[in-house]
Amino acid sequence: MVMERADVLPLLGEAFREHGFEGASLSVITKQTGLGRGSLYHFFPGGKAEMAAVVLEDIDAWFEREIFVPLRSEADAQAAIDAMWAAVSAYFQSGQRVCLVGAFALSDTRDRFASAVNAYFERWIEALADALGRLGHDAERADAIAEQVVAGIQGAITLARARRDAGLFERVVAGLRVMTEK
Amino acid sequence: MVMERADVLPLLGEAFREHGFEGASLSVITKQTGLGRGSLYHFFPGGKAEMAAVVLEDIDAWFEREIFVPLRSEADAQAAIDAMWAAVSAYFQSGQRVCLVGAFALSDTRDRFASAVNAYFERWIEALADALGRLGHDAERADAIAEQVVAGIQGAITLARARRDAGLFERVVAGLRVMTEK
DNA sequence: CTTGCTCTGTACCAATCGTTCAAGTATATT
DNA sequence: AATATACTTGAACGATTGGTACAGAGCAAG
Repeated sequence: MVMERADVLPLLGEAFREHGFEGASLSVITKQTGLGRGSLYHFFPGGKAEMAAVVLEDIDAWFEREIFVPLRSEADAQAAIDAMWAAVSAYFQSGQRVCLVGAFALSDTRDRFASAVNAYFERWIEALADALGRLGHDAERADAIAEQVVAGIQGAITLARARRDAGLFERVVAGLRVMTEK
Repeated sequence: MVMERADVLPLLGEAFREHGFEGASLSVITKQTGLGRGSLYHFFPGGKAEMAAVVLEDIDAWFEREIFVPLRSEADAQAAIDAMWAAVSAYFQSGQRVCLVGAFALSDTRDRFASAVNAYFERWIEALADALGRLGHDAERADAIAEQVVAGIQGAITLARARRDAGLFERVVAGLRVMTEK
């Protein structure tokens, strides 16, 4: 079986999610990906920093394609928002799976990937505000709700992990969801 | 000047906040505290793990004394809630300062300090729900709001740090605050 | 079979990791 | 002043870190 760079990204992502950038040592990464050091440095000559950067790009591209684009351009804004909620619950596995971007934001790893981290949240908020605007909210209110909601999702992940309580995630998300209904 | 163990805790806390548990190496800690390795191991024979545990206890005690107790027992529930919001903005410096407990929750450091991490959020939510109950909300609604609010605070910190935007923190917190007013 | 290329395991590097400790200086008690 | 205790220092330990070098495995094309 031929291993491509793209195949490793999800495994790399999980390693960084579980251990953070510092905590994900190369021996952890080799174990989690099943690839030796030689293969890893063949695919990512830039080392750990490149691995994390490419993983961030990959995550960003997924959200852009699956969530942000529909939020911005789907004719039925409410349908796009509903799809967002479904994708969020599935992607973060009811808060049992960490948001890598959010986790990076809280450590000093943020400084290494500042622009990627900022852009991810900036575009999420803007795309959601766009959809909320098409739903009938005035621009100012749409921005406020979007910030509130995206922040709430991150907080729900933090709390659900802290308390190991997937139900908590779903309850908080349900509360946020009513803010995005006309 | 005599250095006591209690004097080191705030400095230790900042080191862990900025770098995380893994990232806060002994050389970082010695630099940040001004104490040599010997002194650190004199105060904390258990090493880094004990340092972090004691810092968590210290933070927990501060929240218990300054926020949770008033929320539970202050006669004027609304005044206790108002005081919480003031304390939150000051303590987290409008989101420029990370919540150490939340940051630990997102990495695998959580497993090391699982009970402390869980207890901190559990008691925050319960104390806030108690105050909301005395404000007139029924128990179920009070629990829901408390979860929403505590999650929202954590999310506001994440987003404010990700986007380096203190205003974002204050806007999100203002939105949460209206949920805690009668 | 030969050539050329991508991929991989092993050994190795200097640097840093958390921890220990003997020796030292302060401070308190008598 | 003498003694005991509290604190500090900095060197050194073995283990592990991220990263490099490189020879060979696997495979396709000629």
